[in-house]
Amino acid sequence: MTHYEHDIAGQIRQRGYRMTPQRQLILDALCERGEHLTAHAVYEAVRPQTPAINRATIYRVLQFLCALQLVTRTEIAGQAVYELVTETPHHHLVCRVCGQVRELPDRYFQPLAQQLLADLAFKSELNHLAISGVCARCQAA
Amino acid sequence: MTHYEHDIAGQIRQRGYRMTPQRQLILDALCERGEHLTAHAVYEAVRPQTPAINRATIYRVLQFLCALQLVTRTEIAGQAVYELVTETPHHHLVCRVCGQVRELPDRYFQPLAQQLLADLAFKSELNHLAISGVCARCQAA
DNA sequence: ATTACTGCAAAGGATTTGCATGTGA
DNA sequence: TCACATGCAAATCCTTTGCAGTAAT
Repeated sequence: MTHYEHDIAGQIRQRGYRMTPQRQLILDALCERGEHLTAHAVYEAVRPQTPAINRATIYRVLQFLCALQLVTRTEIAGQAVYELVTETPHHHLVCRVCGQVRELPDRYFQPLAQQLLADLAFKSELNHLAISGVCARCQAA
Repeated sequence: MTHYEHDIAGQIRQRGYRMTPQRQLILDALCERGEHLTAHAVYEAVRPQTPAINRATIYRVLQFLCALQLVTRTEIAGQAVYELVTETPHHHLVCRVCGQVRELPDRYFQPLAQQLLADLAFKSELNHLAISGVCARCQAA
C-alpha cells in the first residue's frame, strides 16, 4: 500500500468508480515493477495472487486506467506497454540495434514542450515517450 | 517514378535484394499519399492495380522496408501506420481529444537530438515521432 | 438497492508462418 | 540458374464484446 496507490484509489472513487481487488492488484504490479509491462506481463504478475483473474479484466482495467490518465500506454519495439503515471515524468531511449531501453528525465523535453505551447498553442502531454536510435555501445561496434 | 523511388530501388538492389512490382506499387502508394498509411490502407491503395496481391505480401514488404530503414512505423492512436523516410524528417502532434494530427517540422527536435548526442552519446533517429496532447481548439472548448 | 465490475466463452482483427510456385538478377 | 519473393491458406497472437452473475458503495 504505497503512496501512489493510495492516491489512485482516492481518485478512482472520487470520480464515481469502484476500487476492486483486481484493480488494486494490477496497480500493485505496475507500481512494484516500475518498468513498462505488457498486458501479458501484468497478467502473469497478478495471477499467482488471484489465479481466477481473467485476461479480459486485465485489458479492461488497463484501458480504464489509461482513460483516467493514471496509466500510460506506449508502443516500444512493436509491443504495447503500460506504466503508472508518476509525478516525475520520464521517457525512454530505445536502441534499435541491441534493444536496450534507458530512461530519460523529463527535463530534456521541457524546452520542446514550452516551444510547442508558445508557437502552436499545443499543450503536449509528454509522459512516456519512446525515442528510437542507436546507443553509444552499438555505435562503437 | 519519382526521385525517392528511384533512390530506393537502387538501395534495395545494392543491398542484394530484388525490386519487384509489388514492392514498387507499395512504395508508390506510400509516396503518392505522403500521409501515414495503415497496412490495410496500403492494401486498398494497391489492390486496384494488382487485384491478386496478398495481404501477407503487404506485411512482408512493409517489414522489409522498415528493416532497411526506408520506411518508418509508428503507432498513432493505437494504430500502426507506415510512412516513407524522406530527407526532411517530420513529426506529428496528435490531439488526444479530437484526434486531429498535425505535422511538426524536424527543427523543433534538433536541439533535443543534439543534447542527447552530447550528454549521452545516444544517436537518436527522430524520424516520425508522435506527440500526444491537446490542440489549441480543444483547450478552448 | 443500485449499478459498476468481473468471469467466461466466443468473436474479431491484425499479423505471421509453412509450403509450393514463380521470378528477378 | 538459383536464391529471393510471392500467393495461398491456416495458424497465432492480441484484444474486444455479450451476457449472466457478483460485489462495491
